Amino acid sequence: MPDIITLQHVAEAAGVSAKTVSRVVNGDRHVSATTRNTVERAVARLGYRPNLAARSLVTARSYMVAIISPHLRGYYYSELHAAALTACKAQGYHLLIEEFTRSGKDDLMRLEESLRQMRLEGVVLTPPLSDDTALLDLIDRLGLRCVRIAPATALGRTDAVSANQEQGMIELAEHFVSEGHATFGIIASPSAVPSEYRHQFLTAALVQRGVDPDRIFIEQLDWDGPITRAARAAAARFLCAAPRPTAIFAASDMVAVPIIQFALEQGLRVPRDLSVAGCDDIDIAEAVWPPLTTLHQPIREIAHEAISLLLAPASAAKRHLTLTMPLVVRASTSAPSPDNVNSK
Amino acid sequence: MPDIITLQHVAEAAGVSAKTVSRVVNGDRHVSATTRNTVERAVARLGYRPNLAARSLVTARSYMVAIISPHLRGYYYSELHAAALTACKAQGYHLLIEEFTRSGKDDLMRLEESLRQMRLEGVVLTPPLSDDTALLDLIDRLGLRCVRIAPATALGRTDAVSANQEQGMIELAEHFVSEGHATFGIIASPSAVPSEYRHQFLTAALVQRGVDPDRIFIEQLDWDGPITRAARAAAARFLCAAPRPTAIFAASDMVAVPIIQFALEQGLRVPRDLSVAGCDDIDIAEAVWPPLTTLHQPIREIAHEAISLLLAPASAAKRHLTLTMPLVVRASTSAPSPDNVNSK
DNA sequence: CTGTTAGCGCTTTCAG
DNA sequence: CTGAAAGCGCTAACAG
Repeated sequence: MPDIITLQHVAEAAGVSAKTVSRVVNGDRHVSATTRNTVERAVARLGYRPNLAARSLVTARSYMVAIISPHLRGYYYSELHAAALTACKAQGYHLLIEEFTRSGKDDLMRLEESLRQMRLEGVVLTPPLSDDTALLDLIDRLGLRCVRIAPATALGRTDAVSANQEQGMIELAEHFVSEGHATFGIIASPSAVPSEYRHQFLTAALVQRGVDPDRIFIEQLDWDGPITRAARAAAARFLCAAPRPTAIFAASDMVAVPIIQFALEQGLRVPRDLSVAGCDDIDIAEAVWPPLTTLHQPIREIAHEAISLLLAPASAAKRHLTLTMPLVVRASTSAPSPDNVNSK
Repeated sequence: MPDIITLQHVAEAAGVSAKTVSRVVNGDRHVSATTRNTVERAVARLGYRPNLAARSLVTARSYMVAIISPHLRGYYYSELHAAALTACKAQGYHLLIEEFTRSGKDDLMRLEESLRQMRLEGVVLTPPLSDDTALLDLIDRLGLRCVRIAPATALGRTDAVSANQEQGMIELAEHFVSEGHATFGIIASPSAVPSEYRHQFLTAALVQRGVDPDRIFIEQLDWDGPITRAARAAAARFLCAAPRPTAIFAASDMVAVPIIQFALEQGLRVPRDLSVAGCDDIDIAEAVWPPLTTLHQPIREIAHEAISLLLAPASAAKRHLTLTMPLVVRASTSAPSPDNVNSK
């Protein structure tokens, strides 16, 4: 038995032509049941597997798509990649995971090289790459299909999938206001995944529910150092504000956790003296103390829908799918204690 | 300009044969400097990129390797995959990430199909798959090169890379003992990543340093539910023990975090009343409160070395690389408070 | 319903 | 140092 079994071998074993074997293997219906049976048995007996390279060469199809992200690590991206991988496999596709950081001029060229070599059939872009115009141009130039996750600009340019940040922020605002909070700290995280508009949505939702805009403090996260330190610094600034916020929205869980830590160190009780809500619902959110109230990102669903859109027949009209972000209330938020409400 | 640029087009543009272009592209040195120059310019001008499928077809090489893991999600695996991806890219290889869970009979067959289709050049196995005999047999049968991460059995069968669990546990034991702890709780996590021997190493190291074996309590983690609940249950059992442990080793950070949470809820001070150490050094370890003392898993280095071993020329003698696990002392461990040391 | 012919883009002989 | 011919394993087009 030869080391590598080709269509030819199967054809000989089954006493038919190579093309017929090809038909059977590819599920072409124009084959008689008996022939199909013979061939299938030969395939099974010989352990034949089609050579993807050969098939790809002649069909000019690769059965590969890529997902391009600025990072490979971190909860958000690794969940996204894992889910995309699963979705691709289910459809018989392979997924290439590409890292793309905009540091030098030739990054784009290297990416182009990689994309063209693989003869990809489509790409998924993750935020904030979804809004990288040069990248979108490249993809257009290569004639690649594209689905963007959480794009903020040029919404009609490609198919897209987003979580509904605005709805999430409204839910959170309702939660805070109904608990009786009146003074807020919001961390705005410009380059955060996946949206820079969260704090605007939240502010708007809060004001719309009667919160005094002067009692909403916004702090920018300093991305130049470790995120833990940046979060603590922002928390420190909130705690100096007058009146002091009784509720903080932290832009992400990775920011919420060190904020809570900092508050606890300062002798504050969480949530009694300070409620803190995060965003993402990462795996650790329910393991920390107190468990985090947070907005759940439907990451797996997002990835799944993105791949479905990518592999489904294109439609002339661009599709944009929006998924809700459920609020998961745990123990890091509650009504403020009376002393705080009255304070100052 | 044709949509797809082939060697032929470049050859015509440069006025040479296709083979010469091939030589230049592949860095063959038997080409005159002038010819090489002409060709390179034509390549650049036309934006030529070799077609991997064609190349793969004729060379029977795919420039692809796979990493096979039981999960796609979770810190340990996603870090491993990300690092492996980076290492592969640096060497001009592509990485296929495969999920393999042993649930049904035909899982192995499906994996075989996937591996054979892709004409892989090698695979990396992650724990506990590194000890799956049937999987190893399949890989042998397919004639695939293989590097295992943290194997526990059949050590001479393939190349391998491990973190030095024993050295790590010794460091931790020294830390605990030198802080003055005398009573310990150890969580044994049989199916945990990446080693079931940790608790044995730690117990041995502790005893060797004079700890009374009767004062080492070992609890099994119940994997049937959410890990948070299992961890809390184990912690509860420790807190009932007499004498009560003043130091707990938690098998992983994901277990350590809810244990600390539970202890805090019970009114214990951490680390004064109870020191807790984890293992892995996941990203959240320094963001929680108190920051976690933990053994750092050199995941990136492990992945990097595994890929290097896989792509380096095979050697007749199997190689096994062992990387140290540095102890990262943070604030979740300290000397026990006097009341606890004396208690019972 | 089935087989033949041709060729995808590249690299490997083996000659010049 | 360079080129011509052959073919990797598969499928598209056309016959039959």
